[in-house]
Amino acid sequence: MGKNTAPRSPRRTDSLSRELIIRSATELLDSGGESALTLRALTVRLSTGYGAIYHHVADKGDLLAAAADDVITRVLAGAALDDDPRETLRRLAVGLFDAVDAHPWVGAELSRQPWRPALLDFYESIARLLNALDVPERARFDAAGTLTNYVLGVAVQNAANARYLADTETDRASFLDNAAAQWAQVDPARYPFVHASVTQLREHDDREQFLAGLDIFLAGIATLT
Amino acid sequence: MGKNTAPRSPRRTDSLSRELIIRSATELLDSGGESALTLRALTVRLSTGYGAIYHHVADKGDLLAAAADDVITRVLAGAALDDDPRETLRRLAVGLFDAVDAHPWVGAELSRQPWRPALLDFYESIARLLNALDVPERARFDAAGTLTNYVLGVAVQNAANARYLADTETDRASFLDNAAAQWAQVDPARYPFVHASVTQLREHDDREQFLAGLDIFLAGIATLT
DNA sequence: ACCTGAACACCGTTCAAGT
DNA sequence: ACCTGAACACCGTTCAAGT
Repeated sequence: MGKNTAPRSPRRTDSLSRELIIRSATELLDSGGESALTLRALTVRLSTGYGAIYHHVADKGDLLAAAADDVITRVLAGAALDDDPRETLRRLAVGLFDAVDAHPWVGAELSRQPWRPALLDFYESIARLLNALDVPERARFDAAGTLTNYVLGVAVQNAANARYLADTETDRASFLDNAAAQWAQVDPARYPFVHASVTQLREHDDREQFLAGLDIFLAGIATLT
Repeated sequence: MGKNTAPRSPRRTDSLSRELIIRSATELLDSGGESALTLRALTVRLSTGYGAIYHHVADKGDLLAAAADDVITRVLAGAALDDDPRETLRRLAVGLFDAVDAHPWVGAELSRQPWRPALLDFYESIARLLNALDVPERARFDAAGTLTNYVLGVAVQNAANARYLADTETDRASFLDNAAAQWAQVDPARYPFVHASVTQLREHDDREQFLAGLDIFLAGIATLT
């Protein structure tokens, strides 16, 4: 009964919980991508059995969704505010973009289930900022929906690129060189515009193009008054 | 040696080919969704062995990509033209949207590999139409990229919804009712805009909102001149 | 060259049995 | 109530062997 008579084993002594499982899953996903999250790997990491995990979590889909919710909630809670609603909106959008870029598996999960409760805050913020930008009420639903769709859609696609790059272990520069080389090879007579875009393709920055697109949408929304 | 002495067996007599395999895969995907495409199911349908398939196709990813390319190529080839570039652009965009809606697995594949050669024609058309709309050359790359991202992004997300609805066997109406009920339950003080959007959420049409977003984008583009 | 299909190395999930 | 881990029903992929 005396405390510390035996040396503490390095093994985790606190009991299993849903939170702990989700945190471990997130760590596996962040370090090794989607394929790193297997139930087997989880049991090893948590030194437990399959049933213990299934006791706290419905199935693998539940686990992935909960992990993605966590990431999204965290990034939205930390989004910086600004006096200028336009600037706040840009920061919010780029915050989500960066988070999905840093955790590409979140992008895959978002494309599996585009509407998660964690995104309610995002939609609410967008709508509020559009209101501050004097978007008339009649147009707000479509404008907020479109903006949300744009941000999520591009973030998800960008994450797909990030996953692809991580999988093939090629860096972004050579990937773009490769793509540009392919674009350069197409028939200039049939694809004049593709051909003309080769240089920009090689030099462009996805994040900046994302922001450029956001500005186009905001300019379009400004005409809705 | 006489012809037709024995009755033709119902079994396929022509030899296996990559095209035939891809066509069969597409049929499996269209009728049963992504989970219906297994190598096992393919061998049964083609009454052949695993090795025969792997002789014509690198792996399952290759197969999925080729099947998706086929669908995209087909829809782009059949896209209707119009004298008005704005109208042509809308038809092109909605054509891709509808195709991905009809074949949701194409959406999943697009979100796995956002840039496929089959989309070169799409990008080229977009860029040409933006040129016809007097978008200055300097802005064209970002504008065409953003538009492509928007169309693909929303189509992919919409396909995710379609897959979700198909999986859970709930219809769209009750799905939206359910979502609207959830939105209605959120704290109106904390989420005033979400709360105010409940009715529109229940009544909105994804395809029309997609087009509304497209028009917002086009209005934004017009300010770039 | 093209095909066969048993075998392999994985998955996610279940469940009788333990504490 | 919570956990264990062998067992099950699947996957995609390989490969020695056939024609």
